[in-house]
Amino acid sequence: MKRNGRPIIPKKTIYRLSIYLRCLARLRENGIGTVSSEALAKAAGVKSTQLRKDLAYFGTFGTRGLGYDVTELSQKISGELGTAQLQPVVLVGVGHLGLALLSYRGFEKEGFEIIAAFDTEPNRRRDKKIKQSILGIDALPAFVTEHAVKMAILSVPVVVAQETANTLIKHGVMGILNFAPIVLAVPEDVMVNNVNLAIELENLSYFIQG
Amino acid sequence: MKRNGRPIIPKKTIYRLSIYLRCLARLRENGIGTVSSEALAKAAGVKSTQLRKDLAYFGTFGTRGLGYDVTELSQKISGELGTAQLQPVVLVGVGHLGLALLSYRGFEKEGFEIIAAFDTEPNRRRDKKIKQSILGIDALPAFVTEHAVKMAILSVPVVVAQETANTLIKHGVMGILNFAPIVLAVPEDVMVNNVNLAIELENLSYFIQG
DNA sequence: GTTTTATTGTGAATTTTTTCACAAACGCTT
DNA sequence: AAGCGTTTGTGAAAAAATTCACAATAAAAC
Repeated sequence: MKRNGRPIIPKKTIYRLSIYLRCLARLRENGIGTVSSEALAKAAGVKSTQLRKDLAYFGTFGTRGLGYDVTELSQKISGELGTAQLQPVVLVGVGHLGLALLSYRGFEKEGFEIIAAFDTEPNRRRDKKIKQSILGIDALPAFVTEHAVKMAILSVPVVVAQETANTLIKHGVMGILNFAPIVLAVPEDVMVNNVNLAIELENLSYFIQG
Repeated sequence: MKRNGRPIIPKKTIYRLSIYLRCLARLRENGIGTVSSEALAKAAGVKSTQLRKDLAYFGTFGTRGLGYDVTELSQKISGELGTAQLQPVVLVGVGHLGLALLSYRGFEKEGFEIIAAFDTEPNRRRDKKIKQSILGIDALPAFVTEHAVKMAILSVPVVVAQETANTLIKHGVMGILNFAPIVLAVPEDVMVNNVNLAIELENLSYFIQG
C-alpha cells in the first residue's frame, strides 16, 4: 500500500520514531556508538519487535549480530521525519500559552524555529521579553506566503480558531499544531495535531480512579 | 475482560469521551437538548458507529429514533471520567512552561485546580504574577501526602524528571502529566501521559512533506 | 391504534496494529 | 576458514480497534 510513492506508515509509528530519535540522542551524548534493538526499545518503552517493525517500514539499517549504529540511525530517522534541516514555523495567538511557547527552548534544538508571532493586539504589554517580533494578524497572509511557511502553532481563543486556521491554510500552511479545544475542519491534505492539556488530565483522572 | 470490576476500555476511547464531552458542552451552550450519534460524531470528527461503540462500553443512554439527551449524556461521561468533582493537582517545575501552565485558565473550567507549585528556586524573580504559591521542592512530600494529591504536572528539566517522579509516586501520586522529553519508568499502577511539543511538530513535519 | 420514520445498540466482518517465532546474516574467536 | 553466539528482518499468528449491517425499538404522524 503506497501513497505518494512511499508506503503508508502508521501515525503511531511516526510518533515512536521521534521517541527513538530522542533516545538515540541521549546514547550519543553518552558516547555510545552501537545499540541493539533490545536496548533501544527498552529505553523507548516498547518491545524490540515493534522497534524493528517500525524501522522496517522505511528500510534496513542494522547489522545482524551487532545492532544499529547510533549516529547513522539518528540521521536516517531525522531525514525521514523531515527535521534534518531547520523548519520555519509561525505562532498565532500570543496569550499566556502562546507567550510561553515563544520562550520555550525545546523547539530549536529539534529543528524548528518560530520565526514570527501574530496577535490581534501585537502591542499589548507583555511581562516576558522574547526575541521574536509580534505582528498584527493582518500581516499574517503576506508573511506566510512570502516565507513559504508550512507549519503553524495555533494558540488563539477557541472562537476564532477555525477562522484563523482557514486563513493559514489559504496561504499555504499544511500542518497545524492546535491548542484550541475544538475539532478543526480542514482539507484532507492538511494535517492537524491537537494538544489539549485538560483532556490529558481528564485521561489521567479516569485511569487512576480504577 | 474486566479489571477492578469494570471492563477494560481502550485508552483511545477515553480520549474520545473527553472530546465528546466538549462537543456536548458546546451544544448545551447553544440550547440544544437532544443530539443524534450522527451529529455528535460529526462534531467530534469520528464515525457515528464509533461513537456508539465507545458509549456502549459503559452503558446505554440513548433513545432509539431520537438520540441522546445532551445534559444527561454530559453528566454520564463526566462521572465516568471522574471529573464530576474538582480534582487537586500540583505542578512541579516553574520554568517558562510551568509558569504558563499556572496561568492557564483552561484547567479549572474542566474540573482541575492547581493547588500549589514547587520549584528548586521558589523565590526566583518571575515576570508573571500568579495566584498559586510557589514552594520549595523540599516541601513537596509533606504537601502531597497531607492534601492527598493524586495527580501532578511535571515540567522540570529532563535531568531531574525521573527523580522528581519517584518522589511524587512515593508520596501517593498516581497520575503524572509529563512535559520532560524522557520515558519515565514507573510502577504499573501509575499512569503517565507525555506531552512533547517538539514531537508533535516533528510529526506534522513528516506528514506534510509527503 | 397502527403505520411510518428515525436512530440506537450490537454481533459479525474487516482492518489495523502488535507480537511471535525463526531463518538469515554478520562479527568474533579459534 | 569454519564454527559459535548474537541480533536483525520478516512472514505468519494473534490481538485490538474500527466499521459494517441490521434487528430492535421508540417517537411521531396519521
